[in-house]
Amino acid sequence: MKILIVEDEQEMLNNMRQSLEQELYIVEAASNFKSATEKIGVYDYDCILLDIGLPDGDGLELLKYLKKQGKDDGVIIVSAKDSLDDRLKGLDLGADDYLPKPFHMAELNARIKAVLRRRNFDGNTLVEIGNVLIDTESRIIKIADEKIILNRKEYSILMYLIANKTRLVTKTALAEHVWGDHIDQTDSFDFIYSQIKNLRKKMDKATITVEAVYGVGYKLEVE
Amino acid sequence: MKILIVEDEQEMLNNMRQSLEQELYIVEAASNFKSATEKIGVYDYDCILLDIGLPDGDGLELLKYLKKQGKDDGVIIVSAKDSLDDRLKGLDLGADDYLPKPFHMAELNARIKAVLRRRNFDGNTLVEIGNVLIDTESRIIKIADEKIILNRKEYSILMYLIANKTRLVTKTALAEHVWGDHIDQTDSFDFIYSQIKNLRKKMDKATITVEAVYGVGYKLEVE
DNA sequence: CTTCAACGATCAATATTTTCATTTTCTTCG
DNA sequence: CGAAGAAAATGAAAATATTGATCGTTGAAG
Repeated sequence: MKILIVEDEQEMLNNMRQSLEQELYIVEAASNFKSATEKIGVYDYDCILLDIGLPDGDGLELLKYLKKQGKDDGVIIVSAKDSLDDRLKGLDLGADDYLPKPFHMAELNARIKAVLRRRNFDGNTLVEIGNVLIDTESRIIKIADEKIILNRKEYSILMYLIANKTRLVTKTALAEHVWGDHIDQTDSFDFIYSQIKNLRKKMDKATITVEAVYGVGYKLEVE
Repeated sequence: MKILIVEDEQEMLNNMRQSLEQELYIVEAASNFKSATEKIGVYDYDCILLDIGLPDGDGLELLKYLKKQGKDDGVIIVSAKDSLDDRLKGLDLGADDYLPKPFHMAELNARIKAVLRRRNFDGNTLVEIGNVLIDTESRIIKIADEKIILNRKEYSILMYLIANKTRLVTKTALAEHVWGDHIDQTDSFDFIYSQIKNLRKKMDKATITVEAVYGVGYKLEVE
């Protein structure tokens, strides 16, 4: 999960970054309008946290730009101004949520989760990718109409790869997300290889495949 | 929830134990200074009921020892002497409450509850996590607005996991905390598995799940 | 006092997850 | 291109976890 923080106050930025990295998001930051536009132009983010009051431009302009480009990154407006008017303007321009400062990090996390959930799974429990259909409620997976059963780890890996769709997932990120933060960095990644092998075997009829990226991690390939 | 009674009068001890076990606490006891120090050194308690007048040492010394060790168990001083001076001394040394003898068991229960609440859940009688709502007063659990009933062990396990939220709980710690000090290290953990299974079944509609960490223990997963 | 249901422990059969030894694949560099 | 070394894949074994069945206890209801 990749998040862009657009925020000019350094301290605020650091707080947010730290909190989000704790939650295992990949965090990038832009501290002004120009840098934000560049990043957005080049990368896709799952969620953009957008401060309205930037030194060199209006955050709302960025939002307009996003939509004009047809990007559909999630956007949460973070603003010191909490006038109803601003709020409405932001949501009108297609923001997903509006969070007035000051706020608790827990609140931010909750909003982000909500946005990610809405976007990744359209609010419903069915996820379809290639010929793979997943009911996230019952954890039932169908490949070409045939039901297959994944165990906990396999399911968790698959969902993480899907959440990051075409993006590259490092082995460290995968380990942290699926196994937790107690894993030893000096460990070998044998346990990942093993699970990936089983997952692949169960998914051999699928049009999506788990591809290794040598020296880095894995990546979902569609078709 | 685990409570240590430090008390030398056998009858008093039995009364307290019975009353507390009725309230579904895990109760352990020490009848002298030495035994109390040992227990405190080895285990963590949610609350310690400390009699001041011990045959082989001053209860207040125990309190000092606790603080020096950096332990933050809750402490309620139970004493026959009700001089203002003693009371102040005790609270000064970091006790959470002071209960003069004689007292009604109901009074003791109320004080314990207050201490536990203050320490574990910031004074809130309601604990909310994911779609799970717990009234620690009545031990009623609601999952997605549906009432469910947990028995003693299940409740105890859940609360311990929640108290440790995202942190990892080893099986030994869990056993020690929920079952008390009579567990044998050479034992299998079958009795834990059994309870975890039941707890999971009752919580299958919850957005929080109990995840096993291979070879170590369990961990609460939110969402 | 008896009966019955819930509780909690134990055991055995399965299933999952990790580990290990080995083989294969990939990248680099001469 | 071809060899060497690093990374990844594989198969099988070992370790651990899950589950369902069973059974003695306990406590509540009648």
